[in-house]
Amino acid sequence: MRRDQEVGQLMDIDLSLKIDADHHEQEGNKEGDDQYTVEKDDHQEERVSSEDKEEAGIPSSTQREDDDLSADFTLQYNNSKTEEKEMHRMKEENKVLRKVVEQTMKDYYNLQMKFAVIQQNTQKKDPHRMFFSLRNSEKAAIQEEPNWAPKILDMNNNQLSPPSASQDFFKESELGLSLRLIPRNNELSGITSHVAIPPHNRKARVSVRARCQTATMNDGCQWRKYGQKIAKGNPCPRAYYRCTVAPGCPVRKQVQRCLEDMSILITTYEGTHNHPLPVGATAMASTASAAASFVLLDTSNPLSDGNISTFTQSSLHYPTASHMTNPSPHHHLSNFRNINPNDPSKGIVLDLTNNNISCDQQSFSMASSSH
DNA sequence: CGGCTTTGACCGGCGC
DNA sequence: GCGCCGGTCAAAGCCG
Repeated sequence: MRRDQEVGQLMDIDLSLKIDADHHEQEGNKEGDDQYTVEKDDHQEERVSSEDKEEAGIPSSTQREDDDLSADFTLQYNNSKTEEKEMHRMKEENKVLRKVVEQTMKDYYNLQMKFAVIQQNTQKKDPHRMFFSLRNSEKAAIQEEPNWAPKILDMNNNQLSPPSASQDFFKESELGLSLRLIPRNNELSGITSHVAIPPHNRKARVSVRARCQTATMNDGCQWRKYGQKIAKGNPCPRAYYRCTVAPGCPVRKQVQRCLEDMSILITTYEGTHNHPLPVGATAMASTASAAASFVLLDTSNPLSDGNISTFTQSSLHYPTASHMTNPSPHHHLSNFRNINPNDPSKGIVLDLTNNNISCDQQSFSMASSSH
């Protein structure tokens, strides 16, 4: 029992050290190993002392006492063996836990890095766009980190190479939910999301691309079709829907097949619901809101309203709701105004297949919408 | 009969 | 000013 407590303490120490700093890990291991060795030495010492007794010719009281003593020593020896095994098992468990924590830390740092890269790249390309950005404190931390510059360059070359996490970053996360870069040509296997966060008095807009055989995605809301047009540049007709869940709800959506891939359905949502979302839509919305919750609006941007709730409620509700009931796991979100939704070469890919969220390096881009 | 889809007409923004 | 284009309206038809 006491030994179990000691082991528990060791594991706690190891984990906390791992979180605080990597270079403490070896010390923690060393400490654990030392403890392990000491205990083994104690057992050996015990055995040696009993053998010494026999070699020293200490007279045994009776044969039965010898048998009892022998059995006692055997029991103690077996107990120590069991404890050694238990110790070993816990050490292995500790290693696994350390790996999980390490992976989490790597993912966190990579996310920070990626969004810093995204912000820098997109601001250079189009100064009129707003982009997701890290909080000011996080940006400051990134700017203070000298290794950020080369990371950004590597990102531009599609070669993410932070000091220690780059390769693991591309692997599937053991935690199930991870962000990883995927090649552009795989983009259609995921969700591309461009979320428009309009300034005041403008409607939020977001579009979703999804592999879908049906005419429209089932996104948990009720829609009424009020028009259809053939837009220039795409022979596929564009359908216009209005939300009918509640009277007077201003939300509308446009549905159109992607020109490059007819199996992809592009759904663009606009406006904010004036009613609670249906159960299915709400549950799914929370999933994607969580996926995007690590980004915040840059309040220093004059085009931003600085209100995170605008982002989560008016923008992500709709694409996420669609994930709930759509049989296809592949969705794309793209900004409708500033980015051609038919262009699959742009945008973040959130791949919800296999419980992973993946994104390509093109970023969540938030553009001011003219509506 | 109510709700929904279809479809041609209409309107406003934008570029030339 | 004119034409193009995207978006919306509304009448007609369909369907359960």
